[in-house]
Amino acid sequence: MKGAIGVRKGAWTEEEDVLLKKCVEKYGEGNWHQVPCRAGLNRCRKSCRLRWLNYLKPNIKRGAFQEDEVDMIIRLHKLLGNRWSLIAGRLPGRTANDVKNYWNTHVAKKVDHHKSKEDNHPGKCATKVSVIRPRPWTFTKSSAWLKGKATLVASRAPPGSGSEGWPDANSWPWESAMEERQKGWNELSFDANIWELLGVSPPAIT
DNA sequence: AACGGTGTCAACCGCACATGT
DNA sequence: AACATGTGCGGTTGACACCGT
Repeated sequence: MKGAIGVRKGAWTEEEDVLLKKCVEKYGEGNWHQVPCRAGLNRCRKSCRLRWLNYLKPNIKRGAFQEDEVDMIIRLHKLLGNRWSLIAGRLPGRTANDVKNYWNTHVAKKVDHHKSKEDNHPGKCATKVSVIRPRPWTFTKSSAWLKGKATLVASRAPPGSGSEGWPDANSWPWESAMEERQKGWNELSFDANIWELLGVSPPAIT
């Protein structure tokens, strides 16, 4: 399978996996535009990055989702909408692609089914869930917590893999984030359990 | 056994955003 | 401030596996 400019597409071979893995182990993650050259792969940088993140990265958990994971996905989706990378970040070993696929193939159907049931009985349980579409964890340079050495974009996957590399809830910049996003948050309504789920206290919204 | 329909998952594409010059 | 470049995300698609007829 070759593209117009000779870049290989389609399924990855074992040799390609080995080359990519060696390259990332040697040079580390990042600089994806250099990876194809360094690894000697005839792939575009996007393809390399995706392959690493979704398949080759250590600690990737494969196989069926556990019940608690599904529950977490549903809750977080309710809060965050289709922010798969954020959702995946709270599920150790799961990738955004995994979560997205799982949602589309399993959960979405159940939710649709449930929703259509509710639609037949509008009124008492018709709690409006506005899907959050702000870019929730993107902070400006002026953010207070960024005055330190924090990563600019907290929505990015943390170093390491999965959420095990995340700072604990107490060290998370929720406060500043909330400050910046309060306007958006104020318009939200969602299950209060989400804060418990995330392991933090809800922001004091004024 | 052969065929068609459906489900699942890996991968690609386009876009938006961050950063550097 | 404007532009160029790099990066990551979400949506979508295609290939393959599985299942029922």
